[in-house]
Amino acid sequence: MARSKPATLKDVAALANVSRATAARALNSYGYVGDETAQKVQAAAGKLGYRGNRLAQALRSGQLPIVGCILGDIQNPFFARIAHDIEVLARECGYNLVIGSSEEELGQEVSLLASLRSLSIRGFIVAPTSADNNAHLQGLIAENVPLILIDRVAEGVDCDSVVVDNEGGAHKAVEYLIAMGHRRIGLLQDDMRIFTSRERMTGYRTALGAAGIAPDERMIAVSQSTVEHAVDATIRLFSQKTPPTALFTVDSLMTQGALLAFRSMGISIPHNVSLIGFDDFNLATFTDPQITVVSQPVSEIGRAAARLLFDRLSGKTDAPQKLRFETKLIVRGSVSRRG
Amino acid sequence: MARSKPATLKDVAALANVSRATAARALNSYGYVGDETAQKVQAAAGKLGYRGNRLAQALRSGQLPIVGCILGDIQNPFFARIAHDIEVLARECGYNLVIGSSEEELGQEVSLLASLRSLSIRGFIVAPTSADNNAHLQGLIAENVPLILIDRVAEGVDCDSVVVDNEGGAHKAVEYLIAMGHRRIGLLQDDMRIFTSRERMTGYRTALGAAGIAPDERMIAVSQSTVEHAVDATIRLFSQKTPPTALFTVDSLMTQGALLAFRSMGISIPHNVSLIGFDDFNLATFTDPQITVVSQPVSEIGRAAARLLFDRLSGKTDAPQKLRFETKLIVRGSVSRRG
DNA sequence: AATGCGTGTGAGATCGATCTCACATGGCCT
DNA sequence: AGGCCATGTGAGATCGATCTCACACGCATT
Repeated sequence: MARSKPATLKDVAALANVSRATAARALNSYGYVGDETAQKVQAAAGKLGYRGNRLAQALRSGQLPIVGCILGDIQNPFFARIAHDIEVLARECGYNLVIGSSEEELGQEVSLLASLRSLSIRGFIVAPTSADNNAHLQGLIAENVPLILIDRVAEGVDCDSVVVDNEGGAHKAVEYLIAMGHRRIGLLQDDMRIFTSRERMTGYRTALGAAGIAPDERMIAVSQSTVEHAVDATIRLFSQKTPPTALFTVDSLMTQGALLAFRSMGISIPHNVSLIGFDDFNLATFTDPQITVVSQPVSEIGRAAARLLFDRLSGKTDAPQKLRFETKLIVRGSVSRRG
Repeated sequence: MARSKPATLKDVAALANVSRATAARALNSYGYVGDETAQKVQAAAGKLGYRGNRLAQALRSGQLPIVGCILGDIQNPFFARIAHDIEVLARECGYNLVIGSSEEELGQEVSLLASLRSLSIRGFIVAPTSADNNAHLQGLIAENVPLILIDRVAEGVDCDSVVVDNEGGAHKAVEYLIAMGHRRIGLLQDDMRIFTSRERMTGYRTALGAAGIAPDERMIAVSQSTVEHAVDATIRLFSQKTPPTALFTVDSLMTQGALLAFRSMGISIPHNVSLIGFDDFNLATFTDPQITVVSQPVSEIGRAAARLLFDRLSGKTDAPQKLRFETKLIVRGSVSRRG
């Protein structure tokens, strides 16, 4: 029973005894079509299970109803949530979603983008790996391809973006640690190419500065954003003669790494060390004590980005919107008063 | 400087003073082309930044180098991991990945599949929502579109699949609980339409049967696979006059829900209740005590599925392969001896 | 001289849907 | 009767890449 090839408009037209043009008119309801003819065409289409070839339509119109989404890593629950929300909205708008992981490699991001562009994809949502190096993104803007940046912005790329108040969040966290009597506050951070990493670092520095605490490079560890790397970095940080008394981690994977490292080193929270992580995560309330975090409105980000994108796709041409959501310090039990 | 339209083959041909046919030959290196001509064409293509329109190529060849992936929910870390692994392999093979969430709704799955099919997508990896209702999948097979089922198989759909030993895993878990002296063993399970849910339920039943324990419907709670629903279901289950002394949960989101429910009810693990979850998850080793789980080789599943798919895409036509990975009981501290 | 082959190139068809244009009707008005 | 509009339909062009076919040239063979 299997039709080896899906039915084409030509098949429908033939079955209905009309021309392709008429069939198209009947199916897409535009122009003049006789009632009776329209009926015939509809019937024929139904009988053949005609679906239309989106590829051909896309070639003709120059636009494929697919949006591209390039994120750091779908395994990070933060990005997974965002991807999910984007997909839901895309589906509602009749679009599909192509997802690519940059793995935080600029080269990967560039080639992925090139590959998706050659598909005539209509719009992109990107979490750029690099804050500086972004000719490829500027290229999109120059050719008027809708682009929304999320989680991070990129210098010289003038387009819609959705980020959170990283600096403020980090500032609040460190400020809180200082208020609790900590002076040697460690920072476990991500690669400095990454926008969020920079901003969170800035918040850390300004909070220290405001309290008159001199920055100390020995308090800062850099690691890739994976649990494993974070474990190593934490161990290094806390193997010093005078280790930090508190630690601020810049994302949830790193927070997990820190937790594992502390356990393996026999360091107990909050007695031996205090901990605040950026980005709330499922695990944070399951540990004992629960982890104090800076939370960001994850459920808003993807939806906001998708909405911005679909506004652009439907022709909006306002000045780029730069959304920035607030972050919130959620105090739980991982910070203790000191001295 | 922005070229508003990307360069086409015609542009390249014009600049190189040759016909489109010759330009195509030079760029794709087939047929006869003069050395000098080839050079000219390459140069022209370089100067124009010619990329080729994958849409047009796809229309011509009938095949778009994109694979479609329909999963339950990317937010579930299990699926996120799989999606990630598939994307990596796809990229290596020059494919992109379209992701859709079925949200465990058959209707959603069907319409998503239809929408992707009209893109002439070359192959699909699907975690089918329903074990029975799968005319849409049979349709793919009938039209020879490569399809790989993961995590779940579907009746009457004869194609490659990658699943784990759900029944065996569940059996081992429940057997262990019985060996530890438990007789009233609760089951927190997913919708019965779902293949894994059925198999895990079967393992639960056979283990009880082998120990001569009569099945008791009051020990079984059904919930959707979200943390919130699982909380409610657990509370219901443990609000009975004679609640279970142990609980087996069929996936990691439900295990999390159970943990939250127990906490809110003041039920302590493993003293008041023992717990085993199916699917290992990041949280499991962070709780106190750590959670005993049945683990599945998550990192294998996506890769295996992708490999099977690309084998099919490169023309392999063997009999369908049905891969089934082993599951393993990882004993931690959430089960106590009873009686 | 006639045939053949190896090499190189271009014209045009094709994939499927859509859109413009031209061409039919028929009815209505002046 | 002549003209005009509203309605309905089809032929053909278009999107961009690729592939088949035909053709042309030069050199070698009979």
